[in-house]
Amino acid sequence: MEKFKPVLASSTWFGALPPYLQEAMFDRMRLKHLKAGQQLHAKGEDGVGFYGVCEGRLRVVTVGVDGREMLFALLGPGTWFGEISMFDDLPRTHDNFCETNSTVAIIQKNAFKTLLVQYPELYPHFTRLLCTRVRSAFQFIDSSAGLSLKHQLVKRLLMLTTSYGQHLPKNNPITLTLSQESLAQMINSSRQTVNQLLGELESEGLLKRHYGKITIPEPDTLFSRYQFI
Amino acid sequence: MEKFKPVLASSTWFGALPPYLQEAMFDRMRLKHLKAGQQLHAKGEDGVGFYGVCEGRLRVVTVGVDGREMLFALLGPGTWFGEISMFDDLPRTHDNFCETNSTVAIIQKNAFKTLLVQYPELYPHFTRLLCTRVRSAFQFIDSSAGLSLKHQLVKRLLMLTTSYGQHLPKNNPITLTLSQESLAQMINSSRQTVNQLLGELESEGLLKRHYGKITIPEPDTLFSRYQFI
DNA sequence: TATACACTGTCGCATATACGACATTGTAAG
DNA sequence: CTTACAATGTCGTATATGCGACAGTGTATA
Repeated sequence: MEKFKPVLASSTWFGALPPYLQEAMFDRMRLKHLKAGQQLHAKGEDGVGFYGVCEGRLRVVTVGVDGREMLFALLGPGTWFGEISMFDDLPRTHDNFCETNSTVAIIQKNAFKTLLVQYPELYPHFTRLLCTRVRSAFQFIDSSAGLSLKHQLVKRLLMLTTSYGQHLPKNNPITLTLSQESLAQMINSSRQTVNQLLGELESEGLLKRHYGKITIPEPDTLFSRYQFI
Repeated sequence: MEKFKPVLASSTWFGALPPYLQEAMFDRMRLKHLKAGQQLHAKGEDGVGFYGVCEGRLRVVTVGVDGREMLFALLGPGTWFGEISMFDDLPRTHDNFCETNSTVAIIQKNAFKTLLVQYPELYPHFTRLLCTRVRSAFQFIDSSAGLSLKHQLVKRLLMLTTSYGQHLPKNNPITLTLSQESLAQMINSSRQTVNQLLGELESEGLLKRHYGKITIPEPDTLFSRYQFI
């Protein structure tokens, strides 16, 4: 457990908690190890806890009525999630799978509730977390609505650069590890079209395609080129 | 003010507050009258308050990078909104215009913050409200992703029937007052296509088109026909 | 090294949908 | 009643995108 504390605290949200609250939460965590492909929870299930990613990567997925999977988010180390069902006692909103072998820290629902009773000063921190959820959902909506696929793609790439390289110096080259297939699922498009669009962006000199990876030499350039118009 | 209390309390969220907290909030509200077309707030502005709709109708709108307006939500009497910026002190997420002459109740930001200090037991209620925001945003994403336009359209119609006729007996006929143009903006489509799709639904006997209105005789039938597949 | 497999690059066709154009119909105001 | 205007109904055309197909390429494993 001890070795994951720095990772868990690297989250902007968790890092803003005063140390004694961080410790209070650490005290109530258990570790859970998961194999690649294993499901952490399913849409519609009762939520059993609040999670933090220690290592590995999780896929948050929605299955549409037509059976197609849509990739909603990729959760890397330092990401906290699962608080919605803790507060409203309603079922989970998404399916959640491990992309790789992973370790998560979990605070069980009971422990979570007693923690809030014991430390009501946690509330403002959780409203803060919920606000970031709402805002990122809104951003997601903005970027998937009324934009050309190419713009959606660029927006998604930029979202990925910021959520991964959390503490990166500005405008440094960044390499994203994900397949074109995954990217396509994120913007509800097809692999072929994504490949096509990445090709255009590559010939504009804005990125490079590799096997299972994409390199963006200057994120800011990509940003300024496509944020407007 | 007194005459709007029942409307404001008809909200599922507000109605769940214990009476003394409802009164505490009423005590801190001012009324604001707005003309049709007037803007209540703009995306990017600092949030000055938390609002409840007393009468009229407001349009929550996003302007995409291409300049197209997307209609995000229609807020009718009894709807509360604007709490996000109260909790995270970040700018408003959307533009907000009056569709008709309207009256809103407003709790100014300062009053809102002191209210929370005075009554910290409000926090669980606001986390509940924030959770509904997140969930409806997720639902919005689900319904605009990977579905055919026809399915998106039906989903949106069903969302409108539930958010308007809040306390309606189940499966009663309902008439929605909005133009095909507005509907089109909600699903990022064109008026012509929406007209076409509504025509198909009409010939399936699931609804009737009128001038500026749509009548759904049996919402449940529409639901069961299009929720799956 | 050999083999299997996942990912990528690219073609062509089918289809959904945006959009301009124009006629028609409902509604409000003088 | 008349006029203006907003909303609807319906064409045809252009375009974006999904998707099957298949070859090429990188990576892991025996």
